[in-house]
Formats: sequence, C-alpha cells, structure tokens
Amino acid sequence: MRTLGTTAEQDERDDELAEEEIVERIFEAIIDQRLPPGTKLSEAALCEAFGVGRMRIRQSLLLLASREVVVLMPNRGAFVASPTAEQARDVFEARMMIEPNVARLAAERATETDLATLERHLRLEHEAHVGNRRRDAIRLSGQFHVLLAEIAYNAVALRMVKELVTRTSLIIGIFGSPGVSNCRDEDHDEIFKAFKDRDNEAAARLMSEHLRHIQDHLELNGPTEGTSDLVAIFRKPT
Amino acid sequence: MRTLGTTAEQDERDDELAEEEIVERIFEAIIDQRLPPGTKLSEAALCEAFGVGRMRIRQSLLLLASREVVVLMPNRGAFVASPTAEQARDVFEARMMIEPNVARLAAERATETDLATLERHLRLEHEAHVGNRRRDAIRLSGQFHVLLAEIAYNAVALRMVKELVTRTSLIIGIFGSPGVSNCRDEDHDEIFKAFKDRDNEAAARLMSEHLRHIQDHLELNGPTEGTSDLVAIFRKPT
DNA sequence: GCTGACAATATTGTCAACAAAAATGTTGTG
DNA sequence: CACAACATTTTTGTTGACAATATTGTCAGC
Repeated sequence: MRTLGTTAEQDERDDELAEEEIVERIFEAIIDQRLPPGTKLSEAALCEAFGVGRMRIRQSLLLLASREVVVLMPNRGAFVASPTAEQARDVFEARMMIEPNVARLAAERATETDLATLERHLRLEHEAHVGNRRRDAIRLSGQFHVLLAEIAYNAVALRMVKELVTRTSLIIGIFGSPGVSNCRDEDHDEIFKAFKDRDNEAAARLMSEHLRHIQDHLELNGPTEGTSDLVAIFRKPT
Repeated sequence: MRTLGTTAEQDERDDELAEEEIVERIFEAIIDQRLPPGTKLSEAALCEAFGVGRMRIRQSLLLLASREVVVLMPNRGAFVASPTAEQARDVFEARMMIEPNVARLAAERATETDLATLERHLRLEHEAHVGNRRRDAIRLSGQFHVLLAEIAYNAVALRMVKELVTRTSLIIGIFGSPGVSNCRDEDHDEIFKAFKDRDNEAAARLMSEHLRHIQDHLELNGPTEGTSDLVAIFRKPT
C-alpha cells in the first residue's frame, strides 16, 4: 500500500489516473480509516492529491456518491458518508443476504491457487494482529471478504461486497467501540478451514455467524447524531 | 408511464431534471425494452430528449455505466450494454443470492397497505397479460421485483434489485426466446399468496424457484456475439 | 460586548469554446 | 471496378472562464 501523496507523481508521468483508480484509492483510504466519516473532500485538494483535473475528480466523487460511500451536498461539496443507524442496519442486512452465499460459492469454486492465496492472506492478517498494527489489521480484515468474492468468480457479487465492506468500515468508525478490534480473525480462520474441507454449507453458516459477531460489537442504539455531530461532541455529558 | 419525447418540455420549465431522474428514465426505457442492447446513446440526442446540458447527460451516462447498464467506449460514446452469457450468469447468480432473502424480509415486514399495493399491482400485471400488451407486461413484471424490495424496507437491497432487474431485461432481450413471455405471472401470484399467509419461508423458496424458471427460459449457450452482432445478423444460416 | 446585517473570500456548479478522435465521404490510381 | 489514401464531418473529451452559492470575516448599532 502506498501513501496518497507520493503515488500521484509516480503515475501521472505515464497517463493520468482513471476515475476507477481514484475511486479505488479513496475506497481503500476509507477502509483503512484514514478518511473518517464526515471528512470534507474538497475538489481542489483532491485535484492536487491525485494530480488530475477537476473534471476527473468530480466524476470520481459522483461514482463514490452513487455507491453511498460519499455524500454530495449541493453547493456544499463532497463528504465521506456518515452512515446512520438505519443505513448500518441495511448494510448488515444486505451483507447477511449476500456474503454467506458468496462464501458458499467461493468454497465450491476455489482452486488450489485460491486456497494458497487465502492461506497467505490469513498469515498476513495474523501478523498484523500480533504486531498490533491496527490499521493493517483492519484493512486486511476487510480485504478477506473481498477476496472471497473474487474467489466466487462473480463480478456482480464482487462489486457489491466491495461497496458493503467499505461502508462497514465507516459504520465501525461511528458505531464501533473504540480500541476493540472489530473482525475477529479466528472467524476467518474457521471459514478457511471449511474451504479446505470443501464444506460449502459450513462456509456459508460460518460467514453468517461471523457477520453477526461483527454486528453484535456495534452500538446501533447509541445517541450518535446524523449531522456533523459537533453539537454532540461539545455537549455537556448531562 | 410517459414517453421520452414529451416529458422533457413538461419538466424543464420548473427546474432541470437531476441526474438521478435521467438515470431512472433510462432504466425504465431499458426495462420496457424500448432501448434494446447495443443502442447508441449519443450525447447530443439525449441532450435534446431531456432538454438538459451536455454535462448533465455525461454524468448520467457515467452513473449508468457504473451500474453496468451502459457501456462507455472511449472516444466512441455510450451504448446500452449487451451482456455476455457470463455476465448473464453472474446477474442471475446474484439475484438468486439476494431476492429470496428480499422476499422473506418483505413477507415479514409488509404492512396492510403494502399488501394492498401488491394486490393492485398483480391485477395490473394480469390485465396487461390478457390484453396482450407485451411492453406493459414486461415492465410490470420487472416492477414486481422492485416493489418487493421496497416492501423489504432496505435501501441497499432496493438499489441492487433495481440494477439487477434492469440488466435482466437486457439479458432477456439477448438470450430470451422471442415472443415467449419471460416472467410467468402465476409465479408472482403464488409469491403473493405466501405473503398473505405470512409464510416467509415459502416466499423465499417460491422466489428462488421463480428466478430459476426465468433463467431456464434463456438460451445462455447460444452463439450470440458479444460485439454489435451485425455480422451475426447478416450471416447466412450456415 | 453582543447581535445582525453586509462585504469579502472561497468553493462549487455550469457553460461555451476548443482539441482530439472516430466515422464518413470523396477522389485518384491500379 | 475495387481499393487505398486523403479530406470532411461529426462526435466525444478537456480545459478554462464565469456565474451562483455558501462560508468566513468585518463593522455598525443597540
């Protein structure tokens, strides 16, 4: 993973970054929680960051907004989305619909190469975990789910999972208990075990439980304000 | 439903159409099969059709492309997508993942008002069917699935179903046997019956079977070309 | 000193002109 | 007549300037 600043110059010599790449970068920055919910994404700043024209940025922001990862406020600009509790519920409900099926398919279709990729990924996750590199741990934890969608070899599902994982990162940023790691990697290990055993149903069931675990560690009934919650921050604790 | 030509003038007096509306209109035109796969969507024509500036159209096309309903070819323009057999498979696989769950949720959550809406919709579908209004029948048949997603009260699922239903219309346009109605409305009736009985599992199972029926009426192993298939059209029948 | 109106600044939204590329039409040659 | 090279036209892509709007800063009046 490269940082935002340096990549711009590296890639702009060749050809300018396409919208898709910019979108992907912002997705990853959000997954890493380098871009917390509510962050203003001003066009000028992004132009400089990626070294592209304003139009490119504008289109990228539109794409991000269409995936509800960014909110566009007319004449106000673009902001990283701050999902409400209701949106969080919708996202998890959708994940529970899709991802167990994705896991089942992936278990069915995984090649030996895929299994090796998964094993390598889990090792990385584990290392990040014991090394207390929280940011890496979070990113890898999300990428595991994306990886499964890739192994399911279904482009539609892959796109959906990418979106939902990214939005989940925002949700955890808002409703997650701070400090507590959100995705237990033991769960991932168990799912992988089901893959090795070619136990498709177990993979689906474990994924379902895994998602429930994640959701259970959230506080979706908290007081969090939907607005910029500056009022909430500077409000006396009763 | 209003036609493309007349609506432009009606709405432009007030304020110009937003991108979302344009996208929605094109979605519907595709569901109706008024815009068959491969149709060129030239910017100038759309500008006139909707009475908006080029930028608005450009953004709308980008949004449509991000949903894979439209394909953007650099320096060539935008075309209504012509899904390949593989994409068709992915779409149906995704629908099978999502829509049974949507049906289950909808059956759980449907209010009395929702049930009434559904009943009214099924009546319309039936009328279009016996009246041999094929276009209406197709549109209503797709809208039934969208309606269910609305009744499930999950915004994420709703957006996904809308996209998948639209893409299915393109798929049927390419791989469907011509003349044969694609969506049997008896299936829809049965699903509704499960709703009235509050039998969530039946609703899910029936939806699953319904989707399989639709897929079974397609010829996904046919010779259809991925390109503009002009060669296929003017090729001597062996 | 505080509040509300007004001015200054910055940011976003839109448009029109221009550049680049592709499609089409024409002409000349074998 | 067929084909290839060139010119024309059309369409898309991009840039820059300008208008509209929000935000910030300032100042007069109470």
